Parts: sequence; structure tokens; C-alpha cells
Amino acid sequence: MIIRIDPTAAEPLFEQVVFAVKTAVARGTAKAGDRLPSVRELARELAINPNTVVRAYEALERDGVIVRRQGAGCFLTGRGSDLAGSERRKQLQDLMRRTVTEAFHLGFQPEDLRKALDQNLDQVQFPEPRSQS
Amino acid sequence: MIIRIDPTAAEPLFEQVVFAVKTAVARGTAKAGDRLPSVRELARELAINPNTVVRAYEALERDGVIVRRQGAGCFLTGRGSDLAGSERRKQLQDLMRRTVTEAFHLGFQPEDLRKALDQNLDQVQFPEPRSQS
Amino acid sequence: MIIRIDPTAAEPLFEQVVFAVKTAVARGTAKAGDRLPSVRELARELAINPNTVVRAYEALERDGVIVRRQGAGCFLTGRGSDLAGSERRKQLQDLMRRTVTEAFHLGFQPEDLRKALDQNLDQVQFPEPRSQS
Amino acid sequence: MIIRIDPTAAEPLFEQVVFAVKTAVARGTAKAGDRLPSVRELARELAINPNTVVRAYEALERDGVIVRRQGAGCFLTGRGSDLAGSERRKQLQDLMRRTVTEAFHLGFQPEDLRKALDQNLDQVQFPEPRSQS
DNA sequence: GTGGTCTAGACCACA
DNA sequence: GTGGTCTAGACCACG
Repeated sequence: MIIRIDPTAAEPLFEQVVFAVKTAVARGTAKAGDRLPSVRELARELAINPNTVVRAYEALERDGVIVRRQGAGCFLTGRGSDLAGSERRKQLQDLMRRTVTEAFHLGFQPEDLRKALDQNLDQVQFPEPRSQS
Repeated sequence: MIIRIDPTAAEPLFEQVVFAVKTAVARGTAKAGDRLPSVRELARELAINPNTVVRAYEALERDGVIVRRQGAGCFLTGRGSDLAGSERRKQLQDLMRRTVTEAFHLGFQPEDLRKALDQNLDQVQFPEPRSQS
Repeated sequence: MIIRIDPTAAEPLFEQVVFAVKTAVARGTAKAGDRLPSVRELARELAINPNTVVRAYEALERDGVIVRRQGAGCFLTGRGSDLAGSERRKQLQDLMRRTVTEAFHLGFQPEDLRKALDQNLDQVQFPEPRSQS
Repeated sequence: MIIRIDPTAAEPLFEQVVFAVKTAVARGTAKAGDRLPSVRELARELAINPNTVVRAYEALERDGVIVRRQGAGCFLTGRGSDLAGSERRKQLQDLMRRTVTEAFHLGFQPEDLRKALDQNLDQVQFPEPRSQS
């Protein structure tokens, strides 16, 4: 898995790592069961503090994206959010509401948003929808 | 203008205020020229420190949403963003990429995102697209 | 980077800091990637309150001159302004109109202004104009 | 003399009035000896508080642009700054240094500044230069 | 009355 | 250690 971060960006480094891993999973670059680089290894690669990597992995485990197995390393789970349905729904709403509001203030029109959404959807490998449920 | 915040939320108080104002503008609840509550007034209403409101209003002015006029008050501008086209474009991409990635990890499908987008677009009063100018 | 301020001047302290940093960048005394003094350090040096430095750094970040990175420090970007062309143009006009008008009332002649402009241009390290890109 | 102000601008109203008068003088729209509108009259015209006009006229008198004669009104002087030579010089330098520095950070090149200066000089009616002195 | 600036001092998040 | 947020309270400038 290739993880790249921009040390000059305003976003905290550990969040950049978290987002990079999530992006890799979403794009299909990494799959369930894959092993993440060790904390020390990734810290060296990215030239950042190991504590920063630890914090990123903690956040990823909290979000259910990885599991940390003592001594063995960190592994990608089959993306599973263990949130209740109502909470999941609310999170999507919050994300989209924020995006739409900010885009409005940037002067975009509905069509711009729909186009941007479709472009980003194209880059993500969604799983086969489970017929019902 | 009604502004509500949640003091228990993780999001900083001043950012909650910023977003509340932006939402009000986007929904058409507040229009260009409208005056915002005074710093002291809003601070009292929300039971927060006046300086926190000041920071929120500063951020809103930075984003071109309001102007602050000493002695007179703070007013909605109605102007859009002053950013260059390339920067605007990049910001929309970042917003949408983040939303799509997070939604993927929450287990949503493309259709869920399209539906959520449309629902949120319905609540926003977009300006008439200017054909020329 | 040497930053000096005059506590007796009418100009707000944080604006003096902002201008001092911008001047250092313009003169080539400080370059992209350079780290600014930490908030506490500069506050101690200038014998002002840390919050005043924070306000200055916030303004510099708003203007795209620096990025502030939590836990790491503040760094010069080297990026230019993100403003749209029309807004950039307007700001230059406003600056120059103000200068010409005030100089007129100070009794200067056009030649004095041209000379003053050239003298100041000499002290600034302008980037190579990019022919393409 | 036509004086117009923009109540939505960030610049304080009284400063806008001051600058409008100075601009009128510089452009030759108003000449030495001309009488300014009375405080009440201008306040009514601009729909602003009379105290704001009073403050503007005080500032103009302080700058030597007008004289206020009890009972008779305010009159334009033949633009005369009573500053010492060194102080005059310093003020021009400060104005130009500020303009050049800000323009640099807006991404302009020396040629842009020279052009902007010449454009603004063209609109100002400079007096015949006194041969020596 | 309004916002603008500054100080003082606290606690938290990031590297 | 760094910056980020929040509180408390002062005094000044503008309308």
C-alpha cells in the first residue's frame, strides 16, 4: 500500500495517514486481510514521528478499518462500520450537508456538485450491493 | 437569524457558529444585507465568551460571508468567494473526496450518496446561474 | 527572521507583526519552508501577549503567507495569493490610488512617486515571471 | 463636490469621507477656496450620523486639507502639508513600501506596479512644479 | 451602543 | 515542545 502525506498541509499528519489508508481501501488498492506497514516502518518511510503513526492506527481501529493483533501487526478488516443505522444515516447527512453548504459558499451550482460526486464515485470500488437487507 | 450550538460536541464552538451562519445563508433564512446579532448579544444567547463569537465572525469575514463594521455591526455580504478558479475547484474536490471516502467506510452505496446529495441540494437556495457576466 | 515592532505606534501590534513577516518574505530575508518563531517565543521576544502573536499568525495564514501546523510550528508557504484575478486587480488599484492621493496631499510630484516606487522595487526579490505554466 | 461612500465597505465611514474629499481635490474636481457641504447637509445626503461627518472634517483639518471657520463653514485650503521634510519623506516611503509589499504578496510583478502607478498619476491634477525649492 | 485590540491564564490536541 | 480553543476582563475607536 502506498501512503503519501504532505507535511506542509494544514491537516494534521495523523489524519492524513488515516485518510490515505481509507482512500486506498475505497479505491481497491488495498483489500481485506492485507497487512499494514509496521509503525516503525511507516514512520521511517514518511519521515514522521512513530507516535503520529500510532495515533493514526488507533483512529483506524476505532473506525473499524483495521484490527491490531498483538505481535502480528495491523490488518485491514472487511470494511465494517459497527454504527447503528440511525447514527450511520446521521453521519452521512452531516458529511453531505457540510459539503453542500461549503460548495454553495464557494459559488458552485447543483450541477457542479453532482458532477464532482460522480467523478469521485467512479474512483471507488463499491462492493456488490447485498440484494435486500 | 437562529443560531444554535452544542457545547458537548467535539467541533469547536466558534466553528459551530460559523457553520450555523453559513447554513442560514445557504438555506435562504438570511439574506445579503441582513445584520447578524451583535457579538455581545450572541455571546449572551449562546452562553459563551464574546471572544469566541469574535473568532467566529472573523472566520466568516475571512470567507467573505460577512463584513464587520466597527460601531455598526456585522452584515451578510451576499458576495461569493474571492478565490481563484483553480483553488475553488480544488476545494470542492477535497470536500467531495472526503465525503465519498467516509461514506464508503460507513457502508453506503453510490445511490445512497446521490440521494443524500439531492436531499441536501433541495434545502439550499442556489442563485440563478448568470448566463453571461 | 528578525521581527521588530513599535509598541507606541498607532498601528495595532498584530498588524505590525504581519507586515514585518510580509516584508521579510518580500525582501528575500525569509524563504518558503522557513519556520517562524513559535508563538510563545516571539511573544517573549517582543514582550507582548501570546494571543497577540496568534492573531498575527492567523492573519498571515488567511493571506496564504504561512501555514500553521499543530504541534509542529508555523511555516512560510511561498504560495501566492489565492484570490481571483478581478479581486487581485482591484486590491492593487485600491492600494495605488490611496498612495497617489495621499502623496499628492503631502505635496509630492509624479517624479517623486516614480522614484519612491523604483527604490522600493529594488529591495524586493520578485520571482522570475513564469512565461508558461 | 460629489462625495460617495459605500456603507457596506469595511473601511470606516469617516475615513471614506476623508478619502473622498482628498480624491476630489487631487483630481481637480474641487479647488482651493471651495466650500464643503455643512455637516448636517452632508450627513443627510450620505444618510450617516452627523458625528461621523464631524469626525471626518476634523481629520481633514488635521491634515491641512480644509480650514473650519466658525459660522462660515469648511473651506478647502491650497493643499499644504505642514510636515517637516524628513517626516514627509518618511510618510511617502511608508506608503510606497506598504503598497509594494502587499502587491508582491498578491503576486504582481514590478511592471504591474509601474503601470498601476502611471494610471493613477494620470487621474491626478498635479500643480506646476515650483522650479527650485 | 457597536466592533477592535490587548492582556492574562487555563486546558486540550498534535508531533 | 508546538499550535488550538476558550474564558475573563480591560480599554479604545466608530456611529
